Parts: sequence; structure tokens; C-alpha cells
Amino acid sequence: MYELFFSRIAEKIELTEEEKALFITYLTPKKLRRKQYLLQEGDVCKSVAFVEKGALRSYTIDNKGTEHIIQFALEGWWISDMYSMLTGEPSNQNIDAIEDSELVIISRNAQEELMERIPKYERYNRLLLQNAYIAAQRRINYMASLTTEEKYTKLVSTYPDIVQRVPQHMIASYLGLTPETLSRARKQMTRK
Amino acid sequence: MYELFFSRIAEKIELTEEEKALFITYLTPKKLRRKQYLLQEGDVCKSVAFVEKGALRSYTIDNKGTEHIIQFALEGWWISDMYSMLTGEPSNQNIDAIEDSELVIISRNAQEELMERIPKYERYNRLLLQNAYIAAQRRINYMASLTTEEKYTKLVSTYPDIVQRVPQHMIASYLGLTPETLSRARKQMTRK
DNA sequence: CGGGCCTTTGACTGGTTTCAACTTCTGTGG
DNA sequence: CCACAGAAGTTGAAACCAGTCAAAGGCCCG
Repeated sequence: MYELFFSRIAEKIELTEEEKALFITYLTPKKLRRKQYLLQEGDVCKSVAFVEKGALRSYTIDNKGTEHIIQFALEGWWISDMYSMLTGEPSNQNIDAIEDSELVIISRNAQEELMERIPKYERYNRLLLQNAYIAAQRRINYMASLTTEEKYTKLVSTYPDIVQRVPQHMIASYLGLTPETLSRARKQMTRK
Repeated sequence: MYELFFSRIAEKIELTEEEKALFITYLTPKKLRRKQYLLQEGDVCKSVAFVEKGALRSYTIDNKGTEHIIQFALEGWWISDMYSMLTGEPSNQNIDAIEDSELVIISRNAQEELMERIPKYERYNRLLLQNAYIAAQRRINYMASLTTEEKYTKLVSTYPDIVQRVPQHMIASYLGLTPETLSRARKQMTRK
């Protein structure tokens, strides 16, 4: 249990056995069925989730009823609505499972305490956020500068596992396209 | 000197006088003229910059020669190419001054050492990154879900100072629009 | 005062969205 | 295990919005 969780942490910081034991007391496992919500719009987000197994997504729904996918999270990824968690305001996002999933949950308080008691974990989180921020900036850049085909190609090369496991209309949503447009772009590409 | 710098840090962590003194030994002031580069595409980014005064922007240039603004930084903001700094690879971004500016520079090494010696500063950076990441995610969401007019309106309400001080074609670039489209959108809006 | 940059405006083009119909796939219950 | 309903993906046609190209006007800076 928590194998992937600790192996991912070990990539960035070294925990002693005692620290690991302490860590475990703060963790809660959780299983989610496909299509089940982890967070619903209107709820306050009170934890972060690490994906041990499965696949989730976070998304918003605009006033026309269209979903906009903010993030996917496969094995080894973290997911939550940090804004809601930080401010205590109700979330405008939904998070649900794309496949049956197994998660490791850390509550907001647990997160704070862990960082207090194990400063290395604060470092871990800083590094994580740094990577997430860099990736987000890059995504913004791609959204503004790439053509439809290029966006899709870039996604395939960067996250092939996502493209394989996630339904195409969600990929389209993630890329800021309609399902029809993505379908047509893919067709175009196979002609080459 | 460094007034704004330390007052912004004080909003998130408390530094003792000794710590502050130590801090100062790691800081380098730098002035930039309007249009002067802080970082050019192809260079490796070796520091982060805090804006004491003035306004900067970071941007990429795509293969058609079009600029895409990634970020603005006014007084109190940080700016750098974190990816290049982290990896040591040449940057694909440019950073230059929109107005004559005064910066506080912290080199990559200084940054690391400061976080080692003053763990609170690591916390500060985590909090900073958290906010930056949240803002980036929100921007992605807005890019995908808002109309042209809504994007502009949102920017005006969120960062009125940016809209006032930055040329309109840069605002357009930041929003992922052409200058013409933004001009027309603004015209539409004044009719209401 | 002049030149260049920025913004605006117009006409045209092209890519994406929208709406609708049809096909294919999937998972759920009989 | 099959059948069938709903979801997902594909395709077509029409409408629309933003991009492109070109030109004119305005404004700031040297």
C-alpha cells in the first residue's frame, strides 16, 4: 500500500523510516468507481489526492453547459482544487474518476502539519508546484501559438498514456476544441 | 532599497533582522531601460527577478514571427524562465522591460542557498508558486471558456493596472488575440 | 516638425463551431 | 451471452467569428 506514493516522493526527497511511519498516520486511502465524484462544484475542497491507480479529471462547466477540462491525473499525479482548498470558498470545479481508481488522500490540515513536522516535505511540495507551474505556462503558450493539429500532436508526444486511456471528447475539451474539430483534425493527420 | 521586496516577503513569512541582513548579501539590484532585455531566447536563465519598480513581460516568438506574451510583471511581481533555470537548457523565452525598471536579482545558487539557510524562505516560495499555479490554471480555463469580450473584461477587472500601463497590442497578445480583434471588441463594448 | 509605432477600420478569407444525422462502440440488464 | 439503449465518434452543410492583409489616422518621441 502507498507504494507508488512513497516511490514518487523518494524521487525528490529522502524520508527516514520514522518519517515514513509518521507520514502514514496522515494518509487515508480511498477508492473511486468510474464516473464517481471526488469533488463537486459548490463543495469546499478539503484535501489533495494522489492517484495510486486509475485516472481522474478536473473540469468546470460554463454557462452554456460545456465542460472544460482543467487537468487529467493518472497514476503518480496529484489532483485537487487548490484555490478552494486555500481560500475555503466553494469550488467551481468538479473532479471525477475516468476509470475505477485508488487514491491517497491528505487533508488540508494533515498537509500543513506534515510540512511543519517534515520540512523536507515542504520542499517536495515546492518542487511539485514548480513543475506544475512550468507545465501550466507551457500549456498556455501552446494554446495560443499552435494549430489544432499541432496541439493534438504535442499532447500525443507529451502524454501518450493520457491519449490512449481517455475518451476523445475529453481530449478535445482539454485542448479547447469541440469533439468534431478534433475528429476532423485526426482524420486529416492520418492522410499523411 | 529593497523596501517593496521585504514588505512583500513580510506578508507571508516573518524574517528576523539577522535573517534580513543575511538575505541582503544574496541580492543584486539591477536597472533596466525600456525595451532592454533581461533574458533573450537562447540564453540560459540563471536568476529570478523581483520587480521593485517598472514593468516587464516574458514572451515567446513562434515560427511565424508572432509574439505570445506569457506573463507581465509589475511592481511586486516575480519574473524568470523557471524551466530554463531548473534544467539549465537555453530559454525559448524573452524577457524585456516595458518601462524603465528596477529589479532585485537572485541567482539560482543564491536562491538555493537562501532556502537552505532560511527554511521559511522555502515556505515563501511554495506559497508563491501555489498562487502562481492557481492563477495559471484559471487563465487556461478563461482562455477556453470565455468570449473575446469576456476575456478582456476579466483582465480589466483583475489587473486594471496592467491594462492601463501596457500597450494594447501586448494585452491582445496576452489574451491570445490579434490587435485588430481586441480593438474591435473594445469598440463593441463602448457601444453598451 | 517629422518619422515610426500603435490603433483603428474595412474587405476578404478560412478555420472552427454549430446542428443534425448516421455509425460504431460499450456496458448493462434480461 | 445476447440484445439493446445510450454514449462516443464521424461526417456533412451552413453560419460565424477571428485572422489576415492593407491602408489610413493619431499620437508620442526624438
